[in-house]
Amino acid sequence: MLIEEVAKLSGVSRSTVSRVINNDPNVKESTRARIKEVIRKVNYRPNSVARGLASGRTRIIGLVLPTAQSSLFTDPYYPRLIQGITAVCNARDYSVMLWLTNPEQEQNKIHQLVSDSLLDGMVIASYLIDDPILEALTKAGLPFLLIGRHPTRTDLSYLDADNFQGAREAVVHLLRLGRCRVATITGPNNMIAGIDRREGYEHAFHERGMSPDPALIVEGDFSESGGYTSMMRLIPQNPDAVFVASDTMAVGALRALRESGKRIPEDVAVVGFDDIPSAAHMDPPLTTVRQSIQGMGQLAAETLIQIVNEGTAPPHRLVLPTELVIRSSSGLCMDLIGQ
Amino acid sequence: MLIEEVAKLSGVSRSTVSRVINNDPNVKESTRARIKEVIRKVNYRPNSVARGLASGRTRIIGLVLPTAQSSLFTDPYYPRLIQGITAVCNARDYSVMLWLTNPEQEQNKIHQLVSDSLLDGMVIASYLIDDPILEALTKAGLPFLLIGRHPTRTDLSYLDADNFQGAREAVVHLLRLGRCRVATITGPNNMIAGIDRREGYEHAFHERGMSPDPALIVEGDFSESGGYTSMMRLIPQNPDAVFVASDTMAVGALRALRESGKRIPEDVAVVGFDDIPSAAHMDPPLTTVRQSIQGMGQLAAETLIQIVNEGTAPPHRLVLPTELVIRSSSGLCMDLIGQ
DNA sequence: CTGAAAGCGCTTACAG
DNA sequence: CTGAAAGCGCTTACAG
Repeated sequence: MLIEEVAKLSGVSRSTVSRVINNDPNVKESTRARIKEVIRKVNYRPNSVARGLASGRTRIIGLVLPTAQSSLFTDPYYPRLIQGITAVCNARDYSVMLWLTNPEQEQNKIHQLVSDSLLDGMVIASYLIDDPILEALTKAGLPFLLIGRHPTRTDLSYLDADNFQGAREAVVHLLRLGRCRVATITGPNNMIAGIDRREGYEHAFHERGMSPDPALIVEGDFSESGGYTSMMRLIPQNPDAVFVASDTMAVGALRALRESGKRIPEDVAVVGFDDIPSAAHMDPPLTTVRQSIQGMGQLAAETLIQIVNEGTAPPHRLVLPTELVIRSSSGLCMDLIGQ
Repeated sequence: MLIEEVAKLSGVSRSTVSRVINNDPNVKESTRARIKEVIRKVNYRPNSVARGLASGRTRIIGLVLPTAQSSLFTDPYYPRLIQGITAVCNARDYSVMLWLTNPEQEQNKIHQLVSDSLLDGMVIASYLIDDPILEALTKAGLPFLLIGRHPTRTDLSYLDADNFQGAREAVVHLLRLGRCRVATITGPNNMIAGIDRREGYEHAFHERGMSPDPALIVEGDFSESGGYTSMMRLIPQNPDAVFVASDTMAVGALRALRESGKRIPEDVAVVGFDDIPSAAHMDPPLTTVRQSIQGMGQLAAETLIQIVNEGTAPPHRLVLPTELVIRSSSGLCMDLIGQ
């Protein structure tokens, strides 16, 4: 079924049908109603490819995730993010194109992607700070939104959780409980979430006029097995607490602690980050910093769609708050729970 | 940069440039080389929307996943499937459009999707047996491939793991070990993987002239918490083994058993399905039926692309083998390990 | 408020 | 082997 046939059935030109489809206000109400009725009756759907070519807008947004991230397969982070983004996009009649990039092909594939005008905009999640894709996107002039602030480029739009404050609160919590060898398993040092959470950790010490022991800081990779390995490296340093920069890594860290015969929280208190669904069911239930990943995904889609449509000048910057959720892995602490 | 300009720079018509882009053999080699050089030099990328409109093929395939599935967020199944599919698609210059459907919008959204000619084909994963999307797709004439065989519709193409044999072997293993109250936590009864694995379970009994106690069969939903709940319902029936239809549910089942003071495998032997990465790290390491989900994703993409391009007549049917991986959750059994 | 016409950037018979 | 021309199915100034 073509727009031409709908026009014929409605007794108008295809221009007018097009106007109705695109909600152009310049159509007489009775005409609009008649055309809408015909469209409904014949179940007409405009060809989105033709619309894309004619209008220059495809109503498709790209979502780029890094395959390199080993956590891609173990962390519920990604499914939730995707869920948030697609929910909003579907509601607004946008489609989501998924790109898992791996470093080798990135150069080539991404350039192509960006310049073949298939996309109206992109969301870039879990990018590395020096990722070449940022350069390519900037050059291409395609609207895009980062999930995770960029540390140096002030011209880019982003959406982020307040990783610094979230981490800081987690570590303040541990220090207040009287832990004095608080270790951390960080995220990757080339991801902003890794850096910001580490700095929040350090800041919590500085506030009390202390400095963390460098031997208590170990880099992780946001994966479960990475959490295990890092915890194993940390145990000889005798930490009495550990702030793990993601719940998925905390799963591995708990496993390492159990295997080493450590009691949690008596010997080592543990705090994670994310509040993934299983956090409440871990053994023991995990104290963690909650962020709404699905909410981030939704807001990312809304913001990008707004940028695409209204062309509001970048940069856009949004930082979402986090919340410390206290469970038993950090030790009982009634007065804090009561807060 | 337009094809017209490339043509001018190459001293040919845009028809010839188009032929080179599309690998049409009817171009003189020297001409082809010259044009390719120009394309490279000016970094020309054809507009994929225009190509889509002109050729009738968009090189986009859709991947539909059910949001309804509560396991969507807890099961590494989906990321791996996506990874397999996108890897092949990227390599072949196809893009992947992701659709998380939820039942309400499905009717509307999917019809639109299917009929707006944005897609060359679709992969439908984790569908429900009576899913209305199947009807819509069939009517629309869009090529599609199911992940998971359909029990009654013999006209549809699918790719599946050998769920029946995998489950059968798992249960035979438990029965051979001398377990006599072997329970099962099944998948949803409206998903073919749930049904086939349950039938494999039952068949293992029938082979030995036995029948399973109906009280030992509990339906699960492929989620971690579903595994927990189902195991809690099973424990009063005093099973001495349980075949859990997915590793993710097995995580919940193990938790339930631990909380109930059951020793694994002494009191209750456990076998899962999937062999997700964490299976080897569970406490105790999980005996499970391995399937290559990523491999399924790859083969799905390859098969669909082949169908789209070569128009080979459906139905296409592919069943991939599974492999029993014996670890300690089912009890030590040297002679079987040696097999 | 509406229509005729041009145009979006390609592909592909058709003719030579 | 190559080019001129028609066409893919829409949108959108432009004119009225």
